[in-house]
Amino acid sequence: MKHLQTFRLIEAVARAGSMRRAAEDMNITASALNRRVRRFEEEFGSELFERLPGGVRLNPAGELLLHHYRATLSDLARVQGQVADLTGERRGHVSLACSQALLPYFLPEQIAAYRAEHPRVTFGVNVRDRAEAEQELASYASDLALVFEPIYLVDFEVIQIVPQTVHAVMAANHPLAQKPELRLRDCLNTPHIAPPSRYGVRHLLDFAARKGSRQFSPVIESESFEMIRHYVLHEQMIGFQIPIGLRDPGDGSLAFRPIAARDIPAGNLILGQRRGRSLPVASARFALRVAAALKAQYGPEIV
Amino acid sequence: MKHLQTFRLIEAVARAGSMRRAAEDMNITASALNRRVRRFEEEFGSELFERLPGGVRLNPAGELLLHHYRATLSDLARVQGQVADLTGERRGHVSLACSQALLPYFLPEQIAAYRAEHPRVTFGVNVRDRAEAEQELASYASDLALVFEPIYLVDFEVIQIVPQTVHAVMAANHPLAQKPELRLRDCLNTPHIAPPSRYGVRHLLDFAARKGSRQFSPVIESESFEMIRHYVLHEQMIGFQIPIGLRDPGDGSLAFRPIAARDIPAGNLILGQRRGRSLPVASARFALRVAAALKAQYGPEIV
DNA sequence: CGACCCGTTGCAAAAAATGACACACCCATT
DNA sequence: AATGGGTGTGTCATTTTTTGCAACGGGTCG
Repeated sequence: MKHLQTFRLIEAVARAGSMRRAAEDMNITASALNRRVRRFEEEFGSELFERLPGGVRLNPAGELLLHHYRATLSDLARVQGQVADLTGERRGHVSLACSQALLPYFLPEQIAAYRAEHPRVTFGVNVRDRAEAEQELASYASDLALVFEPIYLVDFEVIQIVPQTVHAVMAANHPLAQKPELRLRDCLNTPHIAPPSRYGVRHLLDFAARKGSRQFSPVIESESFEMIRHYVLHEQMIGFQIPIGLRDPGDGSLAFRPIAARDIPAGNLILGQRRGRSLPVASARFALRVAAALKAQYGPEIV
Repeated sequence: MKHLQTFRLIEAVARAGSMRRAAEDMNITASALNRRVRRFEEEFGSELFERLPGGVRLNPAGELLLHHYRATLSDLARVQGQVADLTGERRGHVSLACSQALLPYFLPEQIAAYRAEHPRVTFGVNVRDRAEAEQELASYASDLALVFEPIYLVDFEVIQIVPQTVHAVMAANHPLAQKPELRLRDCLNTPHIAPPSRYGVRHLLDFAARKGSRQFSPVIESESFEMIRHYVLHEQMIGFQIPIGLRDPGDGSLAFRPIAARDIPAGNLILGQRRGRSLPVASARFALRVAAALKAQYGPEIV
């Protein structure tokens, strides 16, 4: 949308921290960029940047304006979605931030099913930890977030919430695979591999261990759940994951067992959006679908 | 704001129903206007108007876009207000739609008091009946509405609500002025003057009369509460008004008496805004002040 | 001090928007 | 059937706006 060009430039300047660099990014000269910014500031009635030796930085007024721009952009996208809807085109774009556990099975299935119905809808999937995901929503960088055990929950509007019991993941021949359910002490007494503490699963493990005056000390710490899942096949070790990220590979190599709820309470997997925002049509419908799928597969009550 | 010029033009076309007329209104030629509209439609990806012989009319896409424009405009005004706030200027504009009863005493006092603190804030006061007031909010024509007995209440967010008992207004020498409280039948059996049925007071009177199998039939019907208040001094007749619009003139000429609550239940005077909208700073603060004043003067609980 | 990067400004060239006019169309009078 | 007034929309010269280039002044760092 051409009429927002000035805003795009302002955002670029804010991001680059320098007019000349931003000018290069946007493929115009620094003088043209500078004049546009100055002219807008004059019209707007207030400067948007602090001019420092060495560059510029947004001032509070600039922050507010940029926020307005993002909100406008998001609303415009919603309108365009609605218009596409009534011309029957059904195009659109869905962007979401999610935890890693959703990547192997759940999201691919959901997205594929949705795209089978609406082939012209495109997707952007960003993997984020729990804190980042909420940041994404706040800045309108993502329409939806699907995260395990989010932290802040301000400006975060819950669409669907399902419980997820932490499971231990191990090779099928691991001794603990004999038991139908593991106790926390089983896990702590055997070598384990886990993600860093900014992830929800680890957070629950740490918390539970502290409660039992024990300490959770993984031999290997990795951000990648895929790495964890594969590593337990190479060394007698247990990893951790939530059910939505687990499925039997079919070759009998992997086993996973729930950890007793009295040791580690079930965590929450939450689908949410920015509070008070009205989503583009495509995102809203996708959210409905995902919410229904979550409820059907993992909902607290059996239907 | 220059970047919204195209939207302004589109709105003008929608209002005028014709490109040529809109062009004249906006002081440009029809060809220039037409090209801007067409270019925007192309960029937007959809036509905004139905082209009819004899003019144009907004299509659904156009309606949606115009709504986006108004929302954007309102959000921008809010941002400018906040910016003015942090530069300490404290400027702004408050627009409100209200019932007539607020005009003689309540609003002038409130506005004057607010302006004493913030002289650079300007006001727009639009007198509207209950249906129109909500329409004003929906179209962003007013920030606030202060109406007696609003009707629809969809997209209407209540900020403060206070009860108002219908009062009879009459000359001090009217026989009924002897009684401390009037019954509905007293009113129906004496000549009366009242506003048309789209006003809240009349609505309550009609409703109460029907419930008692009587009919409310005013000798004079007038939209102007001021007219009603003055007329009862010239002929032995009773008028109706709510307390917030009544104050003893001091010369002992006028009397007002409540009508028994068992005959006519108290109606609601409601201060509200458009649902989900974040108001400009000045409007939000004024709303707070008005809400507090309403509660203090007419709140259900005595403090 | 000189090299470098910063935002900003004057001026001419390029690009975009505009106004005036013409055209095709529809509809109600004539 | 012709006509006149209304509509939206193209064309093209003209005006306005925006841009790129080069230069300037000021700050930091080696």
